[in-house]
Amino acid sequence: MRQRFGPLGGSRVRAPMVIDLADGRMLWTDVHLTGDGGVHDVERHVDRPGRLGRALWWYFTGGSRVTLWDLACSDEAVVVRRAPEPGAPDEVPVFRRREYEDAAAFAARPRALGAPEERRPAGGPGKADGRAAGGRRALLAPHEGGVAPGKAASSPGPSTRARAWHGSRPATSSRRSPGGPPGRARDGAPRARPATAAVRPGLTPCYGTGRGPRCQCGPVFSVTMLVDRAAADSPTPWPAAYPEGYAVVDVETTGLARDDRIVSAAVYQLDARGRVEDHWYTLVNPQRDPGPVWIHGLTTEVLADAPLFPEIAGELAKRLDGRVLVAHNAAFDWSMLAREYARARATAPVRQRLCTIALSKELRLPLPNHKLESLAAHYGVVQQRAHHALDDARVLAEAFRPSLQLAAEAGLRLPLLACQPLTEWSDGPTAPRSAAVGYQPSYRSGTWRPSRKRPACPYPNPGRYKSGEQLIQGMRVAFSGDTSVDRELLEDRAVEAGLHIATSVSRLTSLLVTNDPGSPTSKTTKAASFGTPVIDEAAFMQLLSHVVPAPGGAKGTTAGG
DNA sequence: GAGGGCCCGCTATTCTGTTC
DNA sequence: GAACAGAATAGCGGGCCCTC
Repeated sequence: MRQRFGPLGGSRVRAPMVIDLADGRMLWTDVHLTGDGGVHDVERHVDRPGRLGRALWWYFTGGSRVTLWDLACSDEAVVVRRAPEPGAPDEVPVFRRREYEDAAAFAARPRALGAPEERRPAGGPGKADGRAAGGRRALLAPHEGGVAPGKAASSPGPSTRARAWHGSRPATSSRRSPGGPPGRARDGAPRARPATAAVRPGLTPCYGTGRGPRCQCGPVFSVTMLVDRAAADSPTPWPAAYPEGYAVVDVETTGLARDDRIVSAAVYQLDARGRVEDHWYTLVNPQRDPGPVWIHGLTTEVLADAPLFPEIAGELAKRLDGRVLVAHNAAFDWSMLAREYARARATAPVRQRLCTIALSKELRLPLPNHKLESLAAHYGVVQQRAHHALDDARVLAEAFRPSLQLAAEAGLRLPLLACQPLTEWSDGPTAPRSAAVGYQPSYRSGTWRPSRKRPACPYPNPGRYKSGEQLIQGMRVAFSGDTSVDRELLEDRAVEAGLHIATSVSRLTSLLVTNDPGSPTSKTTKAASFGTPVIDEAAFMQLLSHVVPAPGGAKGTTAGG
């Protein structure tokens, strides 16, 4: 593929690529970076094609179409609110791509006119291109090098640029990506394509030029395009019941137990269709040993100056508010967040969560296992630093988007689970006991935890709970989903009252306790099919205070004995 | 290691068919 | 109808997955 485009001519991008259309994978790309003879100089710019190729790989294999905007925003972007005028003391905000920031997230920042990394005088190369914007808001997306205004004067006409854009994409394709083939929408209609402001008034003109901070060579290329809003609004019918936004979350912790703490957290905010809107990352001082440093790499020294969780709870809450929490094995991340918020005497504004493992199972993805790395590999998403919260969240966000698209196309009901804030919990390991049968050591030497193995219930099963009546000793009770009282505390109280805790639901189960009876878990599904009575946690807590003694007493004993 | 959900294998129970 | 054997079904719980 070779492209030539720009508002004023002269400028150009040549991006040869080898793309496997059947698999939707970009196999190879190179960028012609020099503007002095048309000779590839890969060696000199070896880091640039590699980085660009990696960004394109993520974006392309993630189910999205590679746009010129993605090319342009690969590393740096400049935003001007109006076209620079000669002599005007304008300055332009410069956005630089951050470490671990994907192309889509980076592209979103200058669009949203967020805080730039730098402000630069607007008198450099690019003013001529700026004038071409005709006084409209424009986005400049410079790469290394710039374009001389003189060259820019010999611009090809709009129709030429339109043809160049056509040439950037296959006319027809057998590629099956979640978003459909790159050249056409799923309904067969040609996808909207960017054009210059002169051709497509009403669209936001985006053009690029400039000189990158590391540039050592002469003028190279600039990129011109428009925000392809029509393409962004995919024609795929979208289920009305789907959430309006998602927060892809990953936390690193000091361990897995109830008393373990968060040491870092990352959030990628996605819109209704899974497109990245923003992202955020922070370290957290756990006020204790950092736990498995060999996993997350965060030492006591690194975390010493990090904020405490209560100090970041508000910002994190803003990132989560009104969105469905998405995580890989979401129960883990949510339980850690819920406990941290409970310790901080606050509540996480999360009402629902979505586990990407459950979603993968719903989609029947052909994965060897359900680890994050397998899901990432399935979509061709490259992990840079496994167990770095920001990179894990990015990887998951990239992998979640095509999964969401597949689910939408299939009209799948998303496996959403209700999130219950924690109001009562036990913190800290159980007091040390002797290493008797039933107690097992944790991975940290010196602490002991009680086994969850409980003795058999001494009372026979009196049958199912009847609505409006009381619980009877021996009834088999199963729990499903979040409870505001720590699950283990709840189960302990049930056992003390003479109830039997069942780990699964069968026809003999007396009662299912869940705060989310509509959730698609196996227990609620089985309870529905068996006609098992279902009550919520609050009702159960009330019933628990008046459990009727078993009619015949304990098994193997005489009544009253 | 903890913990919730899920899967699968073992065991118990029920059903069916056969024989007396 | 009783007794038995074999097949079918149901229930339970151990172990696995996945996160740090």
